[in-house]
Amino acid sequence: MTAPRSALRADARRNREHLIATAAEAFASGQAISLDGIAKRAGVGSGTLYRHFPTREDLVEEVYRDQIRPLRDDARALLDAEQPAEALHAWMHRFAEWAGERRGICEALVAMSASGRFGTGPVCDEVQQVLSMVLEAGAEAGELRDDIDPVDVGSILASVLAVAGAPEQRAQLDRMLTIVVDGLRPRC
Amino acid sequence: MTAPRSALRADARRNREHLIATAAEAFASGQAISLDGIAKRAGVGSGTLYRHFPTREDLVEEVYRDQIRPLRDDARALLDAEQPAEALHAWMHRFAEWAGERRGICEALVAMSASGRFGTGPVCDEVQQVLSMVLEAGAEAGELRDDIDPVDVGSILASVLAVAGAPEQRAQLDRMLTIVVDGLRPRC
DNA sequence: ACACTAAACGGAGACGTCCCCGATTTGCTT
DNA sequence: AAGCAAATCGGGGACGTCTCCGTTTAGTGT
Repeated sequence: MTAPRSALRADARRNREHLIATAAEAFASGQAISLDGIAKRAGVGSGTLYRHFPTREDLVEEVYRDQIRPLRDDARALLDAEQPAEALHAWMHRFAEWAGERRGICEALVAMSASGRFGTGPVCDEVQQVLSMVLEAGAEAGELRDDIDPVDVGSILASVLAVAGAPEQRAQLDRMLTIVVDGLRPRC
Repeated sequence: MTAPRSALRADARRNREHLIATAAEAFASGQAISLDGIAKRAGVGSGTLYRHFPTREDLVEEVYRDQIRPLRDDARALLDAEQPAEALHAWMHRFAEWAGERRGICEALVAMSASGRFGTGPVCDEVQQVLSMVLEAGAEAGELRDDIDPVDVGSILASVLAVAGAPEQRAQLDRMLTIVVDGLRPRC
């Protein structure tokens, strides 16, 4: 009955998932690791890796696809507990912390922004949706402008993190995020 | 009498300057060019290049050391002609244009910010000084906050340019810079 | 069960970046 | 003019990215 089979052959799917798992482990270890190294660890050729994930960002996004889910719940909780602008600020900090523990994610977001692909890919997309939600709440409350593109905010967030994402730059990052959030408020 | 020797041997100085000139030419051509390629073009070994400029940023900063001077005059002119906040916004656009024509400068500024060296090196330093001047004028006029660290603003500027510095992203960059400048105004 | 085809694999290799080292050259100093 | 320390030369090598193409394999029809 020609089942509704997946577009991927079984071995391809297996390799793909094994690559993601291996990459997740490698990234989590904190060590810098080459893509070829990940392929080797996963026991596949580098050609296989690049066929599944043409760019480094594609792989990174897949690795963190599941891990980012909780951040959306965080956003909802923050919106319930605080004023929207403050919730946005707090969520950005959460995201900074989340990203700080995950090698490569900021660089990937920056690369996607720079090539106009922000919002493509699981992580980007989630971030964009969260920002949309919070910005909208802020606009309704009159605390944030209503003419802001979430993509712009996401791009700024990613770029600022790329520059000051290290734990020892927390204070600087805090000041920079304050500037950004204040810039989203309506002019008086 | 152990003469007041220059720190550099004459041939070393010559090579250094020749490398800068060659790099300036190569960068100006718009082509992507490898550091090894620059060394080859300059007719020196790559070892010589790396001895003079341990990192790519060191070379980039030297190449643009003279070219950035006019931007300071621009800042003064803008301050004379407009309100400080508007002058800041306009100057950032000038800088974006300036940087857009010069390969590698944004990446270098980002790298220096990320490693806490913003303000080191000729270009960084000039940017920081200009920002100081404009921020101070804005604070006096009451148009900008008086508690802003120029390094933070420079870092944001560099990071935003790294993400949206391409000519075809002008519109997005414009929106992002507006957010940043607005974030520097006092809360009402 | 078997053969066939398209999909997927794998790893060698081209290319670029950057570092390093030992032999050689340069140009001060006397 | 000779000695000597500083600096150069230039290529080899380690590492990373990414592509190409001959070979293998899964899944289909018979």
